[in-house]
Amino acid sequence: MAEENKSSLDPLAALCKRRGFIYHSSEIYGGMPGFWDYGPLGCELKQNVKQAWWQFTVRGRSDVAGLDATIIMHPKIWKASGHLDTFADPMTMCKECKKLMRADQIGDILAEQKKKPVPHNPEGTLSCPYCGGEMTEPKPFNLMFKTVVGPIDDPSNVAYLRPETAQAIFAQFTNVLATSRQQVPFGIAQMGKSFRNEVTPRNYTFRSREFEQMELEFFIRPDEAVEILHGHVVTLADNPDLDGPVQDDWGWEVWHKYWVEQRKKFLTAVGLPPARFVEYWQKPDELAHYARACVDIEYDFPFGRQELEGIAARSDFDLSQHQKWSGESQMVFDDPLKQAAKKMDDAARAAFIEKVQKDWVARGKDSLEAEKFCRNLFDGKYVPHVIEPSAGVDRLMLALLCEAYEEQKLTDDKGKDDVRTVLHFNPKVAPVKVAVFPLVKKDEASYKMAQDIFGKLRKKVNSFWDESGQIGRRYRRQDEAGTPWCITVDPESPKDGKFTVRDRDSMQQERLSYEEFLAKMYAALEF
RNA sequence: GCGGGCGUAGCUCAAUGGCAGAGCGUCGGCCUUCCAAGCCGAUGACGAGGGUUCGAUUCCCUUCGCCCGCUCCA
Repeated sequence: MAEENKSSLDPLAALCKRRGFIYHSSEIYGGMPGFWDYGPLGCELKQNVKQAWWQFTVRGRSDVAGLDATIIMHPKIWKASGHLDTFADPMTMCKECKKLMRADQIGDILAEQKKKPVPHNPEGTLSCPYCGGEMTEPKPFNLMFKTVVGPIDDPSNVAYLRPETAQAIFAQFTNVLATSRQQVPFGIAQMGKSFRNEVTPRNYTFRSREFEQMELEFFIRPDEAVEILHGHVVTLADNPDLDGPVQDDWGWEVWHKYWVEQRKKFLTAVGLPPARFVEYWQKPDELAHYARACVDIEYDFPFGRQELEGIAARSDFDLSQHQKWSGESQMVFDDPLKQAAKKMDDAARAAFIEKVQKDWVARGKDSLEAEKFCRNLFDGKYVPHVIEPSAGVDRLMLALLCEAYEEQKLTDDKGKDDVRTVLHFNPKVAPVKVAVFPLVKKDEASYKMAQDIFGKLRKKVNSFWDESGQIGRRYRRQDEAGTPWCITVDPESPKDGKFTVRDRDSMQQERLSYEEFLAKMYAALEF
């Protein structure tokens, strides 16, 4: 019974604290629920995860540019994005069974239960869909943190801490477009802190109130523009090659799937085996109204299968919203598109418009808007659509920690049982890459050689020096930190120029020269 | 907010109505030392407040915090 109330994360959480990965925020004052600090090893891990993402998403590609925007932005951004309205959920609680729920979802819950429409009490309050009890007055619960900008604490000065990094990308879209020498299709990536006043933070760092995101907004042409340019639009039915270079005639569906595959490649590269995560394609009725498709990549955490990142096809919703609220055009000019449209005669244009209108009306959109949209396309102008891969740094870190954690039962030469706690991080994200030990402190030549090696290595990668305690103990310390390699320099080393390299996972040892070790290490660290 | 579990050292855990103990860790030192168990020393805790009592870490009350569930979706 007591076991069931324990978190399955407890052993990992204890290690994280003991070794300096994760601490509770403000611990000496009793902590703050939903806020976590990363200690010496944790911040290295975090840096590595972010660096890996940045390399994979931005620097390793020629079609993505970076951005680092502020956390506090003009409050209208959140009006335009919908966060101010949709993030303010009216919460209500049943006075009988104490269930907490969103007032606006009671109807849905009843519908799911196939019950009659929302029964109202005589006083006009709602009844609990579970037990029929009286509900408390719905209270607005805004998930955004409010603050005041400037010296006067006045409602007109209210601003919000961003609940996602994505909106800054949309808000700076035209600036990046003008200065990055990129053309659609291209992406803008950003990493940074976001804040959500979660009702109940839970599951260690999984749902935090302050967390860090890695988001990419990849802007693409609307399918109609691709059609004009290429006379066709490649869809998933065409079996496009998603591993090769990107193609100009891909439609949004293909781009979306392409990014799903890219994200999976990234997760695999930083050490999550594909077998350990699942792709969940949201069903049409689960999609947000602006989304055309959304895939969640979920990981089997010890506390259940949970979302690690999401890849959404958001159409032109965000940029259009900002265009509407700011009054600034968010359209791009696409010269190849204009040139292609020039070749269409009036009949072809009329037929094209008619086709688009039919399609739009079928999707519940306005026919006149469709025509306006087409006329703009003929001028080479449109609001780009967007594919949004959005990942949580802290969630990925937690998944990597869960995945890496192992308590190995070993039996030594003398037949004694021993438990080895080891973090099997992929070397690319391991906080410490290599530890250097002098086997014997008193042997001057080898001690000096160990110091020289350490001095050289620390200029290249995060390295650790340890000369205290017995050698086996030093190895085990590094196992708990997840250090992939330990170098032990012994009295023989100055003579043959080689040292012992001990592998974390296999515990195998081999004698290598400095150059041989460097080659081995770099091979493992490269993306 | 409600229900359940739980608060003893950095971590894991003891004991007790009468000076709070161990292992690991950390720090210093010794040992010619390749897989945590060689030696010496140091470090350090009863979440907070109140009550009962000669005396409370232990019993009672209050409070604070953590964990699990109800909501959240990076």
